Amino acid sequence: MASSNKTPTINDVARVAGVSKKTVSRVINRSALIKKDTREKIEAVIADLGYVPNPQARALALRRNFLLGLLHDNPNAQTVLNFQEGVLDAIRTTEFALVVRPVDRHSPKMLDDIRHFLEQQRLYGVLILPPISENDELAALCREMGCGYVRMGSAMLDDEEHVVASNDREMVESAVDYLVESGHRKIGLIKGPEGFRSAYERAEGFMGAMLKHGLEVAPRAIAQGTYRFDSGVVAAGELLDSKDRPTAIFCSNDEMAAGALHAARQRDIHVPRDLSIIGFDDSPIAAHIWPPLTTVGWPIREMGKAAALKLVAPADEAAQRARFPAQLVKRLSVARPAVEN
Amino acid sequence: MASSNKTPTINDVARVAGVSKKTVSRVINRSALIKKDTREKIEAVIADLGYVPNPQARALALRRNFLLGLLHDNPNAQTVLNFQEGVLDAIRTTEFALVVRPVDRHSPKMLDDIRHFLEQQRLYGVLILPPISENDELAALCREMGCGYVRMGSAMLDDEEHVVASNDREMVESAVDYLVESGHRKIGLIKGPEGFRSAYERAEGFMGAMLKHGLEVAPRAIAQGTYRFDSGVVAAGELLDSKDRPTAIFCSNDEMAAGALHAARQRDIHVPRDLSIIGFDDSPIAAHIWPPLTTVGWPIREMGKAAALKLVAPADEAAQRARFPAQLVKRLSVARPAVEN
DNA sequence: ATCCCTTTTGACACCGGTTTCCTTTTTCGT
DNA sequence: ACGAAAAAGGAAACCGGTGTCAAAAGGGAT
Repeated sequence: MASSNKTPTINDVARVAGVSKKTVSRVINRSALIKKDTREKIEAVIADLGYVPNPQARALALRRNFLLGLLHDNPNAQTVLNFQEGVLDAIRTTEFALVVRPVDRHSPKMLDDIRHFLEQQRLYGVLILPPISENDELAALCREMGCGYVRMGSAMLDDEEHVVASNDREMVESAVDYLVESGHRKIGLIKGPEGFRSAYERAEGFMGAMLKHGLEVAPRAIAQGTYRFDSGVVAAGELLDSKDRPTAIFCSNDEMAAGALHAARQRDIHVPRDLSIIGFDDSPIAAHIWPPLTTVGWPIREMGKAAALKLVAPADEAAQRARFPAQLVKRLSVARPAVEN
Repeated sequence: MASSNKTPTINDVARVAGVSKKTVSRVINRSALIKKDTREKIEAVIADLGYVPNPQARALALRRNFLLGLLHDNPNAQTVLNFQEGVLDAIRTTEFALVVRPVDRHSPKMLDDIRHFLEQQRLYGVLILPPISENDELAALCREMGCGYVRMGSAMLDDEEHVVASNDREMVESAVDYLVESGHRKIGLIKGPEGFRSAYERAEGFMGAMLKHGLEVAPRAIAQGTYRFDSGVVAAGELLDSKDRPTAIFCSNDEMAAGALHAARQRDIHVPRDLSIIGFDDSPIAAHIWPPLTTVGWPIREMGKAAALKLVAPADEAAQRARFPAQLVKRLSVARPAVEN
């Protein structure tokens, strides 16, 4: 017959049910203006035919689509993937889908590329992961193009409806508190790269905490890193080779902390006996190196879910949250320092 | 005016250019049947108005869309992300977009979920990552639904047009060759989980290579793992605590190799002096632990690109490739064993 | 200049939904 | 039982593209 081996359309449903397509449309969209009998009859036909509305046709008629975009340029694969999982938690039972788009932060054409992408795909909204989430021009572009957006970040970069943020600064403070409680006084810092908001927040948090405890931070107790493993090796090397070396190092992410561990090992400095290390991110590597790293973890999956809900169901209670406290994850890379100081 | 602040449509272009929309459509689709003058005039108008075709409308009219799906349930985030990058390499300049869909391999409803996803989104094709790429029912589902698909795997699971595969078996052989060349005779194996094709291939490759070299594999030289870090710790523990312990261990992935390193450290067995370890995957952790792991890496990004091209540009030369040789990455976790054996 | 063939262009229906607006049916008060 | 208001359902247009097919324009050959 006409509708035998093709996927059924709304017309097929209408014909079989003996109603107009508009009535079927009402059923699909849960319109209240429909008699219970009619609704049930049509629902039966829908189930029978295995009808699923065509999202492209819906998108065209509604002048909006059901695609969320994920923009990222992330050094940390696990973060991206966890976030994706969170987004899917939010949209799995809806008709939305998630489109991913890795971007090149270093390309001068980045904004043009993204503009073209948004124009072409006409996304319902985009989710932006750090570090490019910190780019205000990008947010402005989204607004200009009428594209919804939510930025993930380590600070409140924007209005609550456009942000899911951790509280990096406070969390670094509590990490430093923990080191101080453990008896450390000479604490070094490996900073993240210039221009990264998270790096800034973490460094500020560190300085603030040290000040709070009345501890001095010598310039030679601060080293610059790039968030990459190798930079951690180098930066920790500087710290460890300086005279009056620190008994603990706070690293602005786990990769660099792993690098610091590496540098310590090269120098036969035992962690945690002779040196305590704290990382940030609670990435998988933190648990898989020896000693397992004490670090600060954020609820990325939850943040992904909330971010998606902010776009697709802003009224939902879970969509109201903009702040997501991180947590200190205590493992084995911190110990009380030798008594000599 | 009519078209002032809304995004322009094909009608706007047609009106401004003074031609019919069909003619504009021809220009967009690079039809040859069009006079050069007309084409240039229309292209100018398109550029002037900043017109971009609406992909939803195109999808509706063409009865196909421009969405590729990525199905995965992957323990290894970096693999997924690298593959995504590869896919984007292939589609970045096209109108295609990539939709991701993490799935739950352990759910009994997995196939139904995927069916619903495919029905709902009507994807042009899907890319399937291991381990679920090994599920033949899933491939059958794709065929049944007329959805293109390409499976990534560690063996030729399907026809060339539906697969991008590494040659795990051969690569494990060459890893074993390398250990034997380095003087090892007692080599242990940590297997991946039952039911994973890659685990099977790697184990087979191992046994084949040992046979080739005339080396015996005692049952107690084989331990079962799950591809997870913890299982590596346990499995390596068994191997190392057995009498007549191996001087080298081949681990079926890097996570377990990191676990094995862990187990060695707990027992004060020095790697690589007293024990050599080889992993598989060349995941980031391999380079970030100490000692850096000798491992087998596969060109995942290239595979992602080829997989995408198989769907969107099957005639492209790069889309013809189905086999992607992996490579032994020599780092520091393998050494000549102490002479005693 | 005419005719025929090829190239270029346009009119109109259609893809599968939604919206607007109008008609029919039902419900209910009196 | 009657009329009015409310509820339910339908016809036709529309969203922004593409396919079909016929018409118009161009180009030689006669």
